[in-house]
Amino acid sequence: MTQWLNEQEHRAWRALLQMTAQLDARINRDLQEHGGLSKADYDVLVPLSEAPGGRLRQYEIGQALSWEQSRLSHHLARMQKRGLVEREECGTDRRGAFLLLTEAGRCAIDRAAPSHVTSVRELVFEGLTEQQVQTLADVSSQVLARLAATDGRPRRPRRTAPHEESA
Amino acid sequence: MTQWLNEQEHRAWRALLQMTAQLDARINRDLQEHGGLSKADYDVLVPLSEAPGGRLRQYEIGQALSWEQSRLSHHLARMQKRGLVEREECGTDRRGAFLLLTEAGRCAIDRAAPSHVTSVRELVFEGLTEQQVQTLADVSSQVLARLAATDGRPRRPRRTAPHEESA
DNA sequence: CAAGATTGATAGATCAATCTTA
DNA sequence: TAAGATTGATCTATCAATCTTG
Repeated sequence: MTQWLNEQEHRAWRALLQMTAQLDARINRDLQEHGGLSKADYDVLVPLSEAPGGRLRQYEIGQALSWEQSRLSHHLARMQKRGLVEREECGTDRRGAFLLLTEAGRCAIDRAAPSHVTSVRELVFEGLTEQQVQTLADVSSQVLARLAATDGRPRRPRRTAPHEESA
Repeated sequence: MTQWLNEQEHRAWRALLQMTAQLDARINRDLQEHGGLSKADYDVLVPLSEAPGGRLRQYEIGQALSWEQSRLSHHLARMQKRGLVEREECGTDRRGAFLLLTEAGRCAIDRAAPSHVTSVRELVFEGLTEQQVQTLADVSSQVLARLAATDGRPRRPRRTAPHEESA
């Protein structure tokens, strides 16, 4: 028999889900309006702009963002077409590829960052106590640890077609 | 000039983003494997299964989930094709439509809910103190309030094509 | 074989435009 | 006109399969 969430946990869970969904939507909209970037674009550009020479191996970005390879590959192809990044062959490991920040990409992230950070500060952190911020960090780290601990858990093989099962 | 996040805020923000992204992915995977539902399907089925007669106006679900009409409409069309819900005309307001839970839909949510709730409890709430849970709820509510307060904010008209701007 | 990465198909999300009725 | 809802186009995410090289 299932142990359900208690009243307090249920409220907290609903509020957290609502908050993250609406916050994500707002952040995406703000970034789009202020610089023509999606949150995903921004997430790619940040580590790239912080890397020496604006150059990173693709898999490093993938790991940093917890993205699948395929998602990363498709997304970078779109960003490349828009001129935000470039790809370059890797000399030491010829399977791999470097990702390069272009001038336009540097421009875009520099222009988007200030209003993004301001928005996050005003929406999220401005009203919080240090205690609350610390709890946010602690709880998130705890949950991340549990996710990691149960990651390679027994995955039953999928017996149905992708994106549509009925039983 | 921009006021950036301090060290603690930055850590908390990164952790929160990572946590919600990975948690969402895990929840989606679990629901898919245990019952062939996506989180979006689940979110639609929950209020519907709690409504008297398994019948709700579409816009009520849309408001509860903060979904756009178009997203809801597309998603319900897919769920209807899979036999999880049905649509019915509304007598008193002939613009509108009722959404009905089918037997298969009831079945799916009843089967998915226990393992979903167990998963959420184990991943999120089991290690948290009452204090921490309360802080989660408080912070989420606060942020939601600020999102609502700045919702109708000045939106500059979009001067570029959808999904691709470069300046 | 495993790791880094790409591709094609399909499901899902977003925007703009439209339709009908209050 | 505005509210409830639908549609088509386009962008994004996910899965499975593939390719190349360590």
